[in-house]
Amino acid sequence: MISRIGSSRVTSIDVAQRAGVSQSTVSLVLSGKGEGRVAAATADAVRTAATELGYHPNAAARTLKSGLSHTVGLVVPDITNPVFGLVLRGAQQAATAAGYTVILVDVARGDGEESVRALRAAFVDGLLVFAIAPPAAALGPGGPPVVLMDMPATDLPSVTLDLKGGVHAAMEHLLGLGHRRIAHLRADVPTPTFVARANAWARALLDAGIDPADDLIVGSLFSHTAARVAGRDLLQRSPRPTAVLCDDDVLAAGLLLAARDLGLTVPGDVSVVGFDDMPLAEMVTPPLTTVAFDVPLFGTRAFEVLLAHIRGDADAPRSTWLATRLVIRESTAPPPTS
Amino acid sequence: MISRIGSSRVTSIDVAQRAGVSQSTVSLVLSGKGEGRVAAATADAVRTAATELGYHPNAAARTLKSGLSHTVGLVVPDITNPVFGLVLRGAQQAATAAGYTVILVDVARGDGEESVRALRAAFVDGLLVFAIAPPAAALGPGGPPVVLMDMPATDLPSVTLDLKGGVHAAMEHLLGLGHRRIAHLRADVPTPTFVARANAWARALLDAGIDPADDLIVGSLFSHTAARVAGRDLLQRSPRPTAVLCDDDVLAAGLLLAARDLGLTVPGDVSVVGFDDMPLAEMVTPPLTTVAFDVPLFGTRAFEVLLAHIRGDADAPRSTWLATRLVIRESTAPPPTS
DNA sequence: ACGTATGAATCATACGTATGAAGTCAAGGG
DNA sequence: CCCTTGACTTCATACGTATGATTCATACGT
Repeated sequence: MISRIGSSRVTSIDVAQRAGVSQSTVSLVLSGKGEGRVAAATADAVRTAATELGYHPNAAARTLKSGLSHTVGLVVPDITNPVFGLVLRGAQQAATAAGYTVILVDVARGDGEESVRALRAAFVDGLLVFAIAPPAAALGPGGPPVVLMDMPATDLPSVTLDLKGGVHAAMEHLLGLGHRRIAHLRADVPTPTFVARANAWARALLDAGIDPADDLIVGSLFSHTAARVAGRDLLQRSPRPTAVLCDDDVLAAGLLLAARDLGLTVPGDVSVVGFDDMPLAEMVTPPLTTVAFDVPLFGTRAFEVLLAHIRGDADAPRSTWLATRLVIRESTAPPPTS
Repeated sequence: MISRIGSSRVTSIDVAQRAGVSQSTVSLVLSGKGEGRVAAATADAVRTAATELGYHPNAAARTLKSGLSHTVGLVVPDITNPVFGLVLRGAQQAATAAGYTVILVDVARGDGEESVRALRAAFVDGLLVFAIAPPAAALGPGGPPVVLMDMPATDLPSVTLDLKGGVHAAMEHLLGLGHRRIAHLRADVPTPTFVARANAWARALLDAGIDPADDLIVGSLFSHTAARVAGRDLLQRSPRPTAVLCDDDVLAAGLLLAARDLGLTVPGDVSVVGFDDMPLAEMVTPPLTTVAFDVPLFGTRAFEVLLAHIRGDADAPRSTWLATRLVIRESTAPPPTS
C-alpha cells in the first residue's frame, strides 16, 4: 500500500485525469455535493479512480479554501488525571463520527499563552475548555465557539455536572449512617466547580441542623501527598470528624494514607467519600465510596454542544447538566460508637 | 483584545498595507528570512503593524504552501493510563519549544484505521507511535517519519527503555532478599516490550540457577480487575510463589487486591514488584516497589529523535535507550520463613 | 425548425502564504 | 557619463481545493 500521511502526493487533478473529467467534477463528487449535478456513471468513475490512486484530499488546501478545519481543541488542566483521558475519549468518539479531529492541549505547565498559540497554529473551529478559566486570547468578539466544561458561566455555553445532586446524595448517605461531624477535604483551587462542591456541602449540613464550622474544613493542593499532610492535620483535630467528604478521589486516596499514618481504620474510625470514581477508587484500600458520573459521556455531550454552536444552530444549547450518582463501596460505615 | 483563534481575519496583506510595503516583504520579515534582504527600519515597521493589527499567520495557507504542518501525531494505546499523559507532556514541551504542536490519538477503541484517517486529515509531519504496531497506512514508501516508542524495531527509528537493566535490578533485589520462587504476572499482550520483559525475567532466573517453570507464570488482560482474578489463581498455586514481578503497576495493584482477597499480607506472605512507577504506586497499600523511568523525558527524547528525522539530519539516531531504575518501597521483603 | 428549459460538465477564481525571479534606485568604479 | 554592483523591494506564481458562473449538448414544446 503506497500512501502517505500528510503530504499526499496524489491530488484531485490526478484523479480527474485518470477519470477523464475535470478537477471540479472530482471535487463535486468526493465532497458529496454532486448530487443531481453529476451523472451517476461519472461519479462512479471518479470514485473508482480515487480509490485506485489512493487519493486523500489535502486538509490544508481544504481548510484554506473553506475556512473550516474540522478540528476542535480540548483544553484540560492535567492530562495525567485519568478522568480527562476518558473525557477526551468520549469527545473523540463523537468527533470522529462527525468527521472532526480533537486536539488535546494540556495546560499543566501553566503556559496558557503558549497553548493558545499552539491552538491558533492548529486552526481550530471550536474549543472545549475543561474546568479552567478560558484563555483570554481565545475569547473576544469574532473568536471561535467555546464550550466550558465543569465550569458554569453565564456568558458562554457550558456543560456541567449536577454537583448539588451528587454532594446531596453523598451527604444523605453519610447522615443516614448516623454521621454528624462530616468534614470537607477540599481542593485549594477556587474554580467554580470546587466552590459549588463546598457550598453544597455546607448547605447539606445546615439543612441537617449542623454548623459547617471551620474546624470541619481543610484545604489541600491537588495531589495525594498534599492531601496526606492535610488529612493528618484534619484527623488529629478534637473532636475528630467521623466522616470526610473529599473533593476528588486522589485527595481521598491521600486521606486514606493519612488515616493509616495515624493508625486509624477506614471505615471503622472514619468514613471517606471521594469524587469522580476514577479507576483508582477501586484499587485503594478500602475501595472508595464516591460520587460518580459518566465521564466519557461528559466529553461526548460537550462536543455535541460545541458542534451545534460551530454549525450556528439557532437552538444550540447554552447550559447543560450531566447527572451524577453515588457509588457505595467499602470506605463508608456508621460512625464509631464511642 | 480582539483576536481570533483559527480564522484570523487579518492577513499579511492587511499588515502590508498598514506598513506601506508589499505582502512579500511582510512574509520575509515575519518568517525571519529577511535577514540582509530587508532594511532594519522596514522590518520594524512591519513588526509594529503586525502587532497593532494582532496578525497571526494563517496556518492552513502556510502548510499548503510549504508542505509542512509543524504538527506531529502521538499515538498511544490508552490515554487513561497516566504514563501516557506524562509522555505527552514531555513530548509537548519539546515540541512547543521547537514550534511544533502535538496531536494525540488514542487508539483504545481499537479503531486504528479511523485514527490514521484523523491523522491524515491533520496533516502531520511525523508520527510518534507508542508501544503498538504502527498503523500500516502510516508506513509505506514516501510516508512521514515514524519513531516507535517502547517498541524495538530494526527498520524504523525507535526509543526504548533499558528493560533488561530494569528487570535485572528488580530480580537482583528479590533474589538478594532470599526469594527463589519469583513469579511473573504478565500482560497478555504480545508486544515486543512485554516479550522483552518476559525474556529478561526468565534469563534472570536461569542465571540464578532457577527454572522459569510455567507454574510461575500467569497472564492477564490489562486491567486491575483482570489482574485480580489472575492473581488469585497464581497465589493459590502450590507451592505458592514468594514474590511476583508484575508487568505494570496496574497489574500489581490488582495482585495486591488478590492477596487481600486470600487473606495474604504483602510483603509478609508475598513480595510484589511493579513497573512504570505511576502515581498509583504510592497510593496503594502497601506502596509498590517498582521499576521506574523518567516518563516525560521519554516523550521529550522521542520528539527530539523524530524532529531530527523530519529535518532529514544525516546523523538522526536510529535506536535510543532510556535508563531505568528500581524504586524500593514497602511491597518487598524477605520471603516468609516457614 | 427555432428558442428555451434542463441536466451535465467545465471554467475561472479565490483562499493566504512563501519564494525564485525581476525590478528599482543610489552609490561607486572606469 | 555610463555601467556595474549591491542593497532593498516588489512581482508573479504555485500550493490543492471549493464553488459561483458559464458553457455545452440534448430534449422538449410550439
